[in-house]
Amino acid sequence: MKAKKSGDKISELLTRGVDRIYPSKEALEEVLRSGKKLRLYQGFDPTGSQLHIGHMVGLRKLAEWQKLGHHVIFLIGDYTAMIGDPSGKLSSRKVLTHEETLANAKNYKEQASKILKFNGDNPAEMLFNGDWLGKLSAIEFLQIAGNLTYSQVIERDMFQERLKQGQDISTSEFLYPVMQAYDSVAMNVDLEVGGKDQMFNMMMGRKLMRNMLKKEKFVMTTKLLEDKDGVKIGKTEGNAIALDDKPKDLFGKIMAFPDEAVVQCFESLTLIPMEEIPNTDPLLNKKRLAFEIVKDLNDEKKAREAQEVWENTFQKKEIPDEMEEVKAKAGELLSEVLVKNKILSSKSEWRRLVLGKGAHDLEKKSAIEDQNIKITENLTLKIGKKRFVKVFTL
RNA sequence: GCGUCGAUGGUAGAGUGGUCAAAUACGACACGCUGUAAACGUGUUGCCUUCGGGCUUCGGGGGUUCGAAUCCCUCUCGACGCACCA
Repeated sequence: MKAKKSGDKISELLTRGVDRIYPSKEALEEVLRSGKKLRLYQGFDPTGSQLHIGHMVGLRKLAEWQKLGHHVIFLIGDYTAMIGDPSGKLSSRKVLTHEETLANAKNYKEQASKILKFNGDNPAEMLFNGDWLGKLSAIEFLQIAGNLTYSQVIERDMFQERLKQGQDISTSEFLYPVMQAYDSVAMNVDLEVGGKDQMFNMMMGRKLMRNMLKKEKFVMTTKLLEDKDGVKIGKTEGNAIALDDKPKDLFGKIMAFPDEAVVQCFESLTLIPMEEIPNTDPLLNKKRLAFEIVKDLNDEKKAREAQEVWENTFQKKEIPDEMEEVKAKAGELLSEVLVKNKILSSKSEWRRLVLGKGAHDLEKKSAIEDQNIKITENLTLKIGKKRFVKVFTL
């Protein structure tokens, strides 16, 4: 599965960041070598309002297809997101209303456009699956579902897992793959791109297309960004890496990636040629990665600035120029001011930080010992290892 | 409809009248070490506090008790079994 010669765009398209291709890489390659232009898509369920680094993998791949002249559809799953893909193991996802999913998707195009072009020569097309799923009658839906069998759907790992554990599967979850599968039919695509974890749903689309349209849909799965334990990167609770994060935050968050993931990130998230992907000094490599990603999502200047801020703050331990600022009256309790300004969520959190020497007065260059310290003059604080706050007295 | 079991903190999962703000694990946060990250070690992990303690939590409501996550009633939701229907 190594790229043949550099410069062969088709080989790169078929291998870089790619997990598998169905029915086979060779079959797809043959079609592409014939010069045929394909109609393809990837679906994004707007369960949240921001696209994150995981979405970027797919966007990169779509952009690559686009560059080679294929017609790319950026599909918003405004309807499918209401049910939720039952990919989370146990609990069913919270059900969203259509208003919520549309609101979530509001800025998707803008965020995606950092990677995928919606204007110019061969613009990507944005579609909403509510446009067809919303028009289906119950009978029509069941007729569609009739093209797939119970055993085909229930075969899914996750369903099997749940059954084994005596967990339940709601009928809506059970039918989710049918909805997603129908997207392929409604758009009459030639190929679908998606994360490896979407393989099952995409294969359902393949089966449905074969049955309803007598057409073979190709499926391309992309590798996931995982650490060595198989935990998805950049998706920790409340800490997801959004594509529209501020450059220096983005830089910092990437620097917090596990070292082992860096090569994979280069492959899946950047345009650096495969043979140039560095694999020597982990720190330098990761900085390069962070730089590239920030650059591509913003611009080179911002990337350089972000890198500088990061180096100064975390390597040279300098006090950053820019930091959060709060105003307070002299005599106020510092803890109260921080909670009031939502720097901290509670005074207990402050107490813990002080007890654990996690709060520093940068003017005095010492940890704060007294949790009940009152504000008497301007203060510069370091809270934890990455939060800096300036307190001004009025 | 009947019956049985179940619902505990971010998650998983102990606890079955006081010693329970609730074991343990994971996660999260902080500190130390350090090249970012990790690994490793330590500490913290409901809220408030004059640091004595106080207050609110174990699906919802009500009750028994000096005292309830723990017992009783009821409601909601779920699993399983039976019945009904076919």
